Amino acid sequence: MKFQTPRGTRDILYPEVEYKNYIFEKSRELFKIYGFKEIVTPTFEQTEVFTKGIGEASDIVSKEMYTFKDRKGRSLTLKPEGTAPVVRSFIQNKMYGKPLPIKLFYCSQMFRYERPQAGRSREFSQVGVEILGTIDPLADVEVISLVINLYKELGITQTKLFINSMGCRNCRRDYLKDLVNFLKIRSKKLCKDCNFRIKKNPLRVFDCKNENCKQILADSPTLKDYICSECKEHFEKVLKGLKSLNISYQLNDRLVRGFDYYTKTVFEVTTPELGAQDAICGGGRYDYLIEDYGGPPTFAVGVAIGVDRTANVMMNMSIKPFPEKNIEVFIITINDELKEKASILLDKLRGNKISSDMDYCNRSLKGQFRMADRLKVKYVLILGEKELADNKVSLKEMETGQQLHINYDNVINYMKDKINVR
RNA sequence: GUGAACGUAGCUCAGCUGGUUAGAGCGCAGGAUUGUGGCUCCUGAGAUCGCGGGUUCAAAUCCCGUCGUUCACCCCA
Repeated sequence: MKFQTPRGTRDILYPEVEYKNYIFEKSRELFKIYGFKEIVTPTFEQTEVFTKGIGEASDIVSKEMYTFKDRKGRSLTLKPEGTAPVVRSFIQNKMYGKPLPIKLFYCSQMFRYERPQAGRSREFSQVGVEILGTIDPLADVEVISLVINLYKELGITQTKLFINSMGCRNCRRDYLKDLVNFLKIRSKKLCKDCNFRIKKNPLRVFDCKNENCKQILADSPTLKDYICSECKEHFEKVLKGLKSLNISYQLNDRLVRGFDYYTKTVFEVTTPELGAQDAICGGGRYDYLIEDYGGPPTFAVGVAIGVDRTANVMMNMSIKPFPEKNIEVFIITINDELKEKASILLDKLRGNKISSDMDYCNRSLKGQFRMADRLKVKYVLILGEKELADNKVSLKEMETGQQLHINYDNVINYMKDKINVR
């Protein structure tokens, strides 16, 4: 019987895991500088936490969730995104009673039952931030500048920021009415998918890749023209704020994000380093979500950053995360009887924070040296009968090939000096 | 959920239109150097040819199914 990871999941091995850790570390660091506090929400939630906010009609809820029943028959779902759980927690823990805004960040695995593809798997990591309790456009600006700065910090500079305003419920109501009328008149010319979208979620027609549909949609009413004065003013302030921080952006009034909870500002950052799945983060404002979840009316804005995709960008760009750390000392024994002695010495070295290792595969002397070479160690300690008879060990410096005897009792201090000097 | 390509040693691949014991390079282990790595040379280990079924005298090769991978669509990080 051979086991393997379930479809769309994988083992993250060294050195890729180092990229992930690096991104987590840098994100945490930066988020804290911006005044965010970490929150860890459960891996699974009551299914309604997601269905209500993301939208029953959305792709994620309708076909991409890992939903299961527990032994008491409760419907639970592995989290497909981070915002809904944070909102649930905000309300459950009555954070609205604290001085606002509340600034939270998370680093977590997400799960979506999707067809795997480059840059998309069924389990993936996201880091994200949420600012709850303010409608200030500068909060939107902060979130966006935060991700831009994070990418800069990680060495990713070739990014493109797309931004749009989805308006509030008032302006969207009028717009949707006119858009649906526009689409219905042309429904015969539109593709099957688009006709389905008209009923399901008309805004989704703008995602259509069909050239014919694209052409028809070029003349469609745009949300931009329906935006109420309040939303318009808000959006302009966001753009102004971005400009003042020298963040370049591209307006894209076709940008519609996949969660129904978004209002006003929505944005997405893409990179030319990836394939078809080129968005490395996405976010926006969700001013009704908290209220809809039974909390007090609270405005909020947030972003989610794809860690795996970001790691891929770094790898494609040959950006190194942490400097490579090799073992410092490798212990070699002339014969197997000395292995136990080596193990004692090894324990002492490690006790003194000197990273070290030895062979456990009964390799020949030559094999042990090859091993040491492969591990790129600087020093090899050789335990041999000749040396030990005089209470000594041999120390070989691998780069130069130079070898000398040192007192067994002195080994630790000698090695400590050697390594600290470097 | 839709479409396409692919699945042969640890890795990268060869194996033409079915025909004996399935190969190479790299890697791994040992040796040449009876106590010394990186170069070279020699030797060796390692493959139920993804899995199941079918066609055939004969299947890694053809057919069907299945699982998986990859890429794209949908959608999204």
